[in-house]
Parts: sequence; C-alpha cells; structure tokens
Amino acid sequence: MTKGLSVKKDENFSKWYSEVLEKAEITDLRYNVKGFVVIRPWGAMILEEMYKLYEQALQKRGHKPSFFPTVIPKKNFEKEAEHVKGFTPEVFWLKKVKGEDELALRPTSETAMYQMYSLWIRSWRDLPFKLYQRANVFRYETKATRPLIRAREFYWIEAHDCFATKEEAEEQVQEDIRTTEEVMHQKFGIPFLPMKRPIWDKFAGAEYTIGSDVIMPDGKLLQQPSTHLLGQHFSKAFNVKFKNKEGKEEYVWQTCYGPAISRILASVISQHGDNFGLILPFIISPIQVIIVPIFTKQNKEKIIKEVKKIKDELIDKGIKAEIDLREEKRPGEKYYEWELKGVPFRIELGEKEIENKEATLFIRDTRKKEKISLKEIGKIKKLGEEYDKRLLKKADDFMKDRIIECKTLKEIEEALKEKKIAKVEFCSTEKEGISCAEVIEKEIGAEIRGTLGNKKEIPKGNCIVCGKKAKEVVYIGRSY
RNA sequence: GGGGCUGUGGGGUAGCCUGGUUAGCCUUUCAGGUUUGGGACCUGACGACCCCGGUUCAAAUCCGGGCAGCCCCA
Repeated sequence: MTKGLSVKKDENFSKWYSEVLEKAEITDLRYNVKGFVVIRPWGAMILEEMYKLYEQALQKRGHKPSFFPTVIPKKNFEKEAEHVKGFTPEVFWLKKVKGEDELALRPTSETAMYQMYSLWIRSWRDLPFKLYQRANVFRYETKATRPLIRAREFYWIEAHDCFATKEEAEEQVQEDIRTTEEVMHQKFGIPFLPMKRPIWDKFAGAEYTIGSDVIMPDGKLLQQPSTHLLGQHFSKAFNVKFKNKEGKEEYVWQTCYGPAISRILASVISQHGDNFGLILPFIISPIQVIIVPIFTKQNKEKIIKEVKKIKDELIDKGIKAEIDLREEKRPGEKYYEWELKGVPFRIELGEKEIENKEATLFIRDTRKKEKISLKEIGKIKKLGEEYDKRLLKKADDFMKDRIIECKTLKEIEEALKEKKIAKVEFCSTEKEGISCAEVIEKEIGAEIRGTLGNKKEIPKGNCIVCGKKAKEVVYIGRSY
C-alpha cells in the first residue's frame, strides 16, 4: 500500500481520480491495450455488490436473467439499418474465425437477443417478455479513453423488453427511469437528470432515448443508464411477432435499458470520495465494518478472542465485517489504508475498550470517532442506514446548486465556467432545432443534453439562439 | 484535424541546458529481526535511462525519425 493521495479532489479532479483508482486498488491501469483496464479484487467486489442490487431491482419488476453469446454474426448485426450505421465504426471484428460469417464482439446485444426472441415469442400470452443479462461489451472508442468512465470494454446490464402495445412500451421506459432512481440514486447516492435526448443524439435504431446525466465534480456530465423506446424497428428487422387475442399477427413493441455498472462505479467514486480517498456507501461496501485489534505480545490472545466475538455478532446481524489481523502493519497504517479504500466503519479494540466495555467507532464520511457499547454492536446496521442517508443528502445538495436558468449565450458560458449546467428555453430538439444546437456547440463548446424525460416542462419565451417561439426547455452542459 | 509538452526500476522523481565516476532520492516489493493506541525501526536484497539511427574517443544528456502518453484549440 502506498502512502495517501498527493492531490486534493477539488484542486485537480482528474489526477485525484487516477490516484484513487490506483491506491484504493480498484483498477490497475498498466494493462498495455488502450481502453482496457484490469479490475482488481476490491473493485470487483464493489461491482459485485452493485450488480446484486441492480439485478434484484430488475427481477422485482418482472425481468428474468439470461446470458447470450459475446459474438454476433455479421448477418445479424446488419439487420437493422440505422443500428448498423450507428455502431459500425465502434465494432471490434473477429477476422480469423472459421465459418461462413465474420463475427462482431457485441457492442450491445439487441442483434444477438432478438433473433432468439423471434423464436420464443408466439402469442399475446408470452407478453410482456422481459429479459436482462449481465455482460461485458466492446466498443472501439476513438475519443480519449478513461478508466471506468469511457473504456473500450465495460461491464453492464442490458434489459430487453417486448410488449403488445406502444403504450406499454412507453410505460416501461418510465419504469426504467424509476429503476435508475431507486437503485442509482436512492441506493448508490448518485443524483441524475433523466434527459430525453435530442433526435440527433438518440440511440442508433431507437425512436427516442432517455439518458441519465450525472454531474461529475469537474462540472462535466457523464451519461449513466439509458433507456430506449425501440418501437418496432428491431421487431420488424428480426421478425419478432405475436398473435393477438383476435388471432392476428403483430410485431412487438420493444424497449431496452442499459446501466453500465463499471461506469456507475466511476460516479460512486467521484461523487462521494474525499481527500482521504474513497467513501463507499454502506450498502455496497464489500466490507462494512473493519475491525482493527490493538494488542501487544502480552494481551494478544485476549484481544483477538474479543475481536472475533464482535465480528461474529456483526455477521449474525447481517453486517459484512472483517478483522485486520496483519501483524506486520501497525494500527495507524491500517487506519489510513481502510480509509483510502472507503470502508464506512472501523472498530478499534484494545485493552482500554475491553475495560470500559465500549469499542471505538470511526465513521468514514465524517471522520469522527465515537464510542459504542460492546452490548449494542448490532446498532451499526442502523448507523449504516443513517450513513447512506448522509451521503445521499450531500450528493443531492451538490446537485441542487448546479442547475442555472440562463437567458443569453453569455450566461450559459458563465454557468459552464462555474462547473454548472444551463437550463434554457430552446426552439426544438427535433430536426428543425439542429442548426441552433450547432451554434451552441460551436460558440460555447457545449451540448444540448435534452429535455426532462419524466416530466414535460413548458417554456414561456423564445429560443435562446434563433429567437423563434421555444417549444422546449433544454439542459446544456459539457460532457465526457 | 491543428498546436504544445513529456517519456529514467512497480509508482513518483533528480540528473539533460553545459556529453565523461558505480545513474541519486522517496516510495513500493521481497527476506530476517525488533515493534504494535493515527503512516515504526534496523539489516540485507530485487529492480530503470521508450525504440531505431546519427554525431562523438565517449550519449539518459546533442541531432533526426518512429512509437506511446498528457494538455490545449477546432
């Protein structure tokens, strides 16, 4: 373990981020292929906890798990015209394979899953049909890659749903936003803006896309889970049909939803971390309580016995606890190490604690030490819930300040300079608005991220660029 | 696409301008010992000048090319 961080989070975020990844042992960036990183055990364990919560939420809403192949035959991949066009530049092709067709490493799995859907779905009784899979996907990014934020291989969940009607599909899109709210926001503590993307920025093959924009500490936006109304584009391309109650064949209406767990981890790290390293939400920390025994040769046995009792009790209460028994490290070094790794609670236990029958409890987010009676060690569960609420509140407060209503281009520029997001009235996010969007991109270097995806906001005035009557309220920011 | 900067052990760096000792320092790692209430100490060990070419008696250092990374602008 190296020493602490050499930069402060708010002084040089990008350096802070790389250092935390390395020193908290989340990733190792030395794998010598651009855009591919090694995820180390601590990082993998956090991802695992996040996957669990996400999959639970999807299953609760009627999704079933599945696993599809990583490779997609070229023939399949090219069935939906717009999709091919959008994704082809980013595809890794496997050239040296035997067989009739070239294979793509999946950049996303519509074209793998839907050909099977066409075999499985027959009747209105099969609908709604909702599957998800845990998967790694591959995209040949041409922009600068950043570990976990933009990688050429990343780890996500993709849910692919089919319905009998467009209304049900649209309701699914709203449900997906609520899933993001429940898991990413409420559980992981990451607030977001559900942005219905402008037409020129939608998913290739979709009717519309709603992306969740998260604000990073440097003020740039990072797209988190997106949900797409695919309509019947793919069902027609892949022949996914059902017989309705009248016995007539119809194409299904589809949606897909993709939370990138590895990228959400990037947000968790960035949102909650401080100058001492990571701060993990209690609910996803692989170790929730680290117990550091303090002993000498004389009382070693006694202390260790006591500490094991505490660990067992915590585990009985459903709390993930570990004892740091390493003898080559002194307590102080262990403190720094577990703080760097973001463990929410630390119990220190030595001679004094045993005498007084109360342990020393260190709390990661506030960095304060308290006493906790050895008899009520189980109340850490409740303290953990309070801890997560504090993280959530802090993140929400951070977000609240970030959105500024702007009336002129100059005001937008000022908002961006202060690492904020501009909220403005705008002519249109349909085709006719594209030239105004280009003005904003060229003159300010920022993007129209979209309109609120779960609530319609009605503009009163005119478009900030062209001055015509505004049809929409849009949000503008710089992005990763 | 245009411009700039930088490549030295696992990580961070000094040395480069002005060529010349065994490439220095911090950290990590490994072995052994003494320690253990907020980054311990001692002893020992492993480990580096991005690549190719040129200049020179001599190149980490100067020159040319390549590759890689970072930053800024479009």
